[in-house]
Amino acid sequence: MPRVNRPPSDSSGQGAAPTLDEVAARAGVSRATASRAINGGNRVSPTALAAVEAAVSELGYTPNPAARSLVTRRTDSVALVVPEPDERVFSDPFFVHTLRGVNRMLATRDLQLVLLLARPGEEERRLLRYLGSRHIDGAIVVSHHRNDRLADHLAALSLPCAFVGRPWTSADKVAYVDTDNLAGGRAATELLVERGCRRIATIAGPGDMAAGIDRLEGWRATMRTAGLADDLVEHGDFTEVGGEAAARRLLERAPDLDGVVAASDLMAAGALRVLAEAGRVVPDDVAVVGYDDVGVPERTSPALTTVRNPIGEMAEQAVRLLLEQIDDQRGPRPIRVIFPPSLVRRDSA
Amino acid sequence: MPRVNRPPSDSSGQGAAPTLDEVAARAGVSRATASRAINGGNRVSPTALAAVEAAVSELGYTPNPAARSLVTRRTDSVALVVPEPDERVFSDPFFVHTLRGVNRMLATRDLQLVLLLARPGEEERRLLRYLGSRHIDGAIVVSHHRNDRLADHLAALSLPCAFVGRPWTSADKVAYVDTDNLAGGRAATELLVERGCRRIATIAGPGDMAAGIDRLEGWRATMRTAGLADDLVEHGDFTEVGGEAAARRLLERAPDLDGVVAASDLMAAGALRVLAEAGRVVPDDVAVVGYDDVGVPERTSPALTTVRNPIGEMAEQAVRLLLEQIDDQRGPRPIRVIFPPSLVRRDSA
DNA sequence: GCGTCCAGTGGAAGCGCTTTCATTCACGCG
DNA sequence: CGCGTGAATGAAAGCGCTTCCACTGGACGC
Repeated sequence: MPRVNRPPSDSSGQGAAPTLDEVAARAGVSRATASRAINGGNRVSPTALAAVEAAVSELGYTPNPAARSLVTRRTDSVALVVPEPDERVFSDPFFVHTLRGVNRMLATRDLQLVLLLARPGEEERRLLRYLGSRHIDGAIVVSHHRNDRLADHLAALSLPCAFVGRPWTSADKVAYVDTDNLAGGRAATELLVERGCRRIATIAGPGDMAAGIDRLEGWRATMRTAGLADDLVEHGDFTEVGGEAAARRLLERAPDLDGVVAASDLMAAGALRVLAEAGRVVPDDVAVVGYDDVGVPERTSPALTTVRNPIGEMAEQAVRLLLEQIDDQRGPRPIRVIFPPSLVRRDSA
Repeated sequence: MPRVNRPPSDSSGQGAAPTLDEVAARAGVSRATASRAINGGNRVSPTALAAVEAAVSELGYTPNPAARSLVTRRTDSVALVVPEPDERVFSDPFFVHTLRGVNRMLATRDLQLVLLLARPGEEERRLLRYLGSRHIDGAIVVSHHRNDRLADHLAALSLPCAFVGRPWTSADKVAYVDTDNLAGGRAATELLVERGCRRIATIAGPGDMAAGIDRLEGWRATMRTAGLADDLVEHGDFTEVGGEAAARRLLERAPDLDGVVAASDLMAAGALRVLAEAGRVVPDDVAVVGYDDVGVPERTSPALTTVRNPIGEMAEQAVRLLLEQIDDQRGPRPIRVIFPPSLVRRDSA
């Protein structure tokens, strides 16, 4: 049982917050003028503007967001929807950097970020109810799986939204940013082929995420083109532990493998470790390529050659797409922005 | 350059959302009765209640949160403040589980979670401005460092809040939950002492976080009591990589060490790996104890003996403390709840 | 010199809701 | 039968803000 310790309440109420009326009175103008002065100062004389500004700072005035949003019909906050609140999401550098990018971008426009974690099921209903209720101006959705119908619902709601990563359904109805995972998978694999690898395996992502599937497809296409066997596939869950396990299975299946294309840096890091344990020298015995290039690759040994996703830019762009839809109130539009991945060569391949 | 693809807008505006007036009209009652029916149904006849409920579901009515909060002076959303938006925060299982616990707890009360990431500096001003502006009903703060004055500011704002982890300053003015890290550090160390270890090192947390310092102090106190040298201290940053580095330094400084107390499971996991590389057998050559017991310990090899923090309960309790303060509007009160840690024995010690 | 224009301003409406207050009505009791 | 009681209800008063609209007065064109 926890110890509880409860001193007497102080109850030093700060008094009521100042209202626009008080600001106007103090500045010697009408409430209308004060309002205009505060919102950009259009159609306000320099004198009045200065007076209002002075009053605002003297009173420590902050507009009441509820009152404002009641009339403007905007809430100045957007939701970040994460339909999958495992630790996995948070330990995934990809997600973390997306979150930070989104947050940074929103901050520049003084928008707030409402975090919506929801497992499928009952929570999803709650989520949809919330999204439908004018609580927020729009939504950014990340890390969605095959079986979630979020995109359908959002499209039906006609709520401005932007997906990070191509949605499974309604991809033609909602806006999204993505990278060309097919091209990325191809680039990684081609690097190994050109390097002379012949027995190239892949540690693919989960089969229910678009990114995983596309990268795998890129690998497969390249292997076929090069006339190589495309049987060496093991799936991981994008984590380091998953990568280790997959690498072990691969080594067992094909002791002669000389290349590994991993669908995430974390999985590649796991593979590096397993390869080292098995006494293989990277990249001489086995060349390894990761995916994402955020945080992880510099810290592995050897440093990981990887496919770079411009995560920051993607997050920024997603926010931009969202804001565009919010601003033109012609409603949601299925704009789409695909970023090209790029190969970053380090030491593992 | 990204490819951009912009089909023509569909512009299928859903029309205006229904208002309480329409619900009332349809149900054949006054707006006042409709409102009462929706908010708990007190003082409303069963007939009227049923009529309103029917109207609500036929119309798909959702109350406008802005209008509601304008009059109730509540926003039904609370902020989760993270003054340190490194990847570190997110990759730390402690933080992730706190987030999930808080989220779950808030969901039961239909409260929304506004995520506020803020690095010290300019962003902190923005943060404080936001917190001061009736945007949210209260705040939960996690992972605060020595030099951030958040607690002071929040206390001054007299905004209901609850810290997860004892704040550095104003600890007597704000509510917080914490675990007894001193006791935890002691318990971990005592276990090793009783086991017969004599050359016990510690991988401490960062020197600017209360949890890190207290756990170190617990280790130190126990070492002294046992008449053992307390010189074997290396600091890590709570991450696996940090733990590896610290473990290497320790092995170099004291090749004869036979016990390691780590201030986090992640760091302990790093240490396990380094020890294995160095050919030490855990727990026979070196016994290792971690800290937190969330997610990590079962996956290491050998399974990690650790000090368990009741993270879920702490998060719950933090929310409870917060809600208590929000509900009694006597204002913030410095309630404090300290959870006892407990030892979880597995295989590493 | 007169009409025109426009920047600057304030009055007032109203966003959608909760809540007070007065009113109504049915009921039970002395 | 009169009256107090209490449950159910609706009218109306805002909550704090933005914005439409009407108005003013000075600058300006003719």
